[in-house]
Amino acid sequence: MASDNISDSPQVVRTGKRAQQARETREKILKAAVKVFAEDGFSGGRIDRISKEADSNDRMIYYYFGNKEKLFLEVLESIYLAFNEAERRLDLDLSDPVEALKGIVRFTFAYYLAHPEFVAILNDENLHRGRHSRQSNNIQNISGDIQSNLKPVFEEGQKRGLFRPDVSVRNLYLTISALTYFYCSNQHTLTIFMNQDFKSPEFQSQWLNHIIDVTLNSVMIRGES
Amino acid sequence: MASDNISDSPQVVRTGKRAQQARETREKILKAAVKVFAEDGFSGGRIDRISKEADSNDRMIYYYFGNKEKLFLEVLESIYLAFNEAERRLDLDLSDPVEALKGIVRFTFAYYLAHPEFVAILNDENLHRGRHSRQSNNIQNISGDIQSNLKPVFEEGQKRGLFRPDVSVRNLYLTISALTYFYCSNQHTLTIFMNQDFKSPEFQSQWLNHIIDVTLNSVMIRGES
Amino acid sequence: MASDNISDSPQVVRTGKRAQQARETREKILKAAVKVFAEDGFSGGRIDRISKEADSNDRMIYYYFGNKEKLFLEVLESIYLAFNEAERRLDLDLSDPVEALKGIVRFTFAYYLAHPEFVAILNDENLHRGRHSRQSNNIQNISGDIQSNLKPVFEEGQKRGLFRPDVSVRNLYLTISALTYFYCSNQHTLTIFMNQDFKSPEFQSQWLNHIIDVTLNSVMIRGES
Amino acid sequence: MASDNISDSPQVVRTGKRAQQARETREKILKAAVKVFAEDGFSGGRIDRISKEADSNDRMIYYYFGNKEKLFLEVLESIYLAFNEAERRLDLDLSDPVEALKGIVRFTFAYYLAHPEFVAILNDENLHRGRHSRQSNNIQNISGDIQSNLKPVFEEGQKRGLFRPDVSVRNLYLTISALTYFYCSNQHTLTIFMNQDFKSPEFQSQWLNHIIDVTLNSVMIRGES
DNA sequence: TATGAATGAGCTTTCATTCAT
DNA sequence: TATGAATGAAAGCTCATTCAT
Repeated sequence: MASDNISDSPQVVRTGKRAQQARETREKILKAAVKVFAEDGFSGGRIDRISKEADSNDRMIYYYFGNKEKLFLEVLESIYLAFNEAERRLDLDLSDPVEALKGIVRFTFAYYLAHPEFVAILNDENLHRGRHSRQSNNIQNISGDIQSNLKPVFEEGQKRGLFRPDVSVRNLYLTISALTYFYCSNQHTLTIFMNQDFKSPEFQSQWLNHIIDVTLNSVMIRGES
Repeated sequence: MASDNISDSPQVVRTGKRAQQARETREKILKAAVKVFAEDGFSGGRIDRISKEADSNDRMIYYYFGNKEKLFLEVLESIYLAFNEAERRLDLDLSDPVEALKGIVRFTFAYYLAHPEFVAILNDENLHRGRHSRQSNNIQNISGDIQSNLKPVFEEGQKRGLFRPDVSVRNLYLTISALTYFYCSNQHTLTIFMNQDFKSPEFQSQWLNHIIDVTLNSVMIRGES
Repeated sequence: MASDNISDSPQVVRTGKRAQQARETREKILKAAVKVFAEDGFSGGRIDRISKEADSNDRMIYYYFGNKEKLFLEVLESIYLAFNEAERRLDLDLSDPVEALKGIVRFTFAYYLAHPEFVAILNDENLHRGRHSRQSNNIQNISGDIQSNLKPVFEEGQKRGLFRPDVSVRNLYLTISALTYFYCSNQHTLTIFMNQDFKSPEFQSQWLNHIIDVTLNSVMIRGES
Repeated sequence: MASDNISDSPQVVRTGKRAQQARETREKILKAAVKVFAEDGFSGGRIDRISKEADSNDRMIYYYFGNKEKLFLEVLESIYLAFNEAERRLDLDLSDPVEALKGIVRFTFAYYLAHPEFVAILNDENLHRGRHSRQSNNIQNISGDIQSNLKPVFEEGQKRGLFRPDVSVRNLYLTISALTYFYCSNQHTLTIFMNQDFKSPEFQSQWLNHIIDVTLNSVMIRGES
């Protein structure tokens, strides 16, 4: 009992409160950084805009993250992690590989549409030739199993004689990624050059139908579908 | 004669020479700007790095281009133009639509591979939500006929009953773009996350085969190919 | 007995322990501050380097010393005090004034060599025109009797007709100080400019011999030595 | 004639004017830097105080000197150079070595008194363990012949049997330096601790007499003076 | 007593840009 | 046409210091 009191002692509680607040501050900064870096890239993203957006001050960014580069690294980690978690939440029915595959395409496209910051930051990271990702061991671990959703589905489909045995999971993965990602990443220039509103739900949905069709046609055994 | 000489006077000659030199200086700066903006983006690209790279000096950039923004605009124009010109040089045999379509895929992929600066700058422009492209009338004109190669080929194939009538040129265009562009634009993060060297000729060529397959499967009428 | 125990109660004991710990923390900080200020000067010395060097944290410095300025003041006091104490430990034989004088030269030189932090901090204090020393009454008291060792020795030598009556203790004191201090305080630039290693024991010992010679020659009555 | 005009052409003249102004700006900054670094040291010296003192702006310091460190290096070089030049202007009469030696002591003391910035900056450089001087080849060249004034005088005196053959020029040089430099470099703490105004002309002059006496006694052959 | 969290002012440095010739 | 010199604004970052528990 007494020991209970001690474990609930003001000191511990106090520490808890402060630590909680601190975690929140850190989180607010990280969130603001995601937003700002997504909008302006690493070079264009301003420390003081981030701190203002986070209702904090410049100094805290250095307190929690060291410098701009390290902050960007954590931003990268956090968006990869969020993507992974979303993927993990995808519940696929392996008993219907075709439908499951469609589900993956739908999910991927929806995720990119809903997370322009993911696309923007990934683009910026590629502009810098993956410089930050290469630095971080965390990042390489985070995305270790990039094909973990697709692989069982595709292999199950192959086993059942639905999907072509001569297509690799890797190429299928890249195909789906390309068809979904490109639409989002290049929407602004495409909107201008094709005079077509890539943000309109109608256009998005017809594109989704198209890429599901493309994807299936690329793996289905002829005469099966 | 003497008066002829005068009309060919040093001044005029000099002007001619100078104009030539001027054009060269301008060209050198533009080329350097393409390089620097491709490497560091608009925000990260430094005026003085460009002028050094061009063996010129900062002041000349302002003399010829006004400011950084306008310089970037010209850079955009120049890379779009170069792409268009390359496309125009493509000589397609309409009498064999399937082969012609393959040729377009090959060309597009090869162009992106050979012109990382095109991909990088387009990415950066998308990061900035097409801000610069939207400003320039030139740019919109340049890329007015973005599907000019593909359209006749595809329509010829449809006419001949080779290609599906329910696929739009637009979607086909986007499909090819996505499959070729994504490989290049995201190669750095993909290289890290998939532990696969996207620069290796072998991997590139197997990907090319794959996307030709995907493209054809997406348009060919079943049982025809 | 029991009450005795109470007066020796945990609280008191704890206080005693804590007070002891507190004194130790304070001492560790002071020691670290001496080191850091000696290496980087007042302006260059960083609070957080001091706290890290002391295995403590910034806040403690403010708790114990108020601010950077006051900490520096205590540092000054502590090094003056240490010098004074070392001087006081010098046991001179007044019956042999010449030997005693030599002893003072030896001691002074040895002290500066062994205490580069003393020299460095004194230099820094002079850079700031004695700003801190002037503020502190303590400091002026500490070094009230700066010539307390030298005076009796020199006066004894004068009384015995060994030392010139026309030389002042003050000038003799400054002479010894100059000859010993300068060697240490300027050793780094001298090492560079004279291409001579001022840290080498041989060079130090020949210099000691030289300055003993110079000192004696400056006070001995001609024909006496 | 025509060619004369060309060499006097506006272009050259114009360039000349601007270049002249530029040199002046640079010089003003350097002078201001000497002052500020002398007063506050390297760490304490503020870039913006220097630029204000120079009636210029921060940016120009970076334009002309690169960064604070390099500016300090040039400051060091400039004060060493000034000292060397002053030394070179000293016209010594070798036919009277004793008087010449006195002249050197007088000059050295007078120089340090007149140039507190030299003493202060040298002190600061020693605080940083000669870090900057070691970096610069220029500096090592500048002060290559640090004993060039003293050497001929002393050797002439030795040749004539006036000066002791067992004293090295090097030690004599250090002796004079120590006796003159210390007075200046440590005047602020000494003024406080000895309760003696080291700035007063009387005290300075009695010290000069004393150190001339000390110096001569350290080299004169007994019975000669 | 001790310590993480927070802060504002100010530091060095860089940037795009303009001036003057 | 070309170029060194100059500039103000703002960038990233560090500093000594204080708050809150």
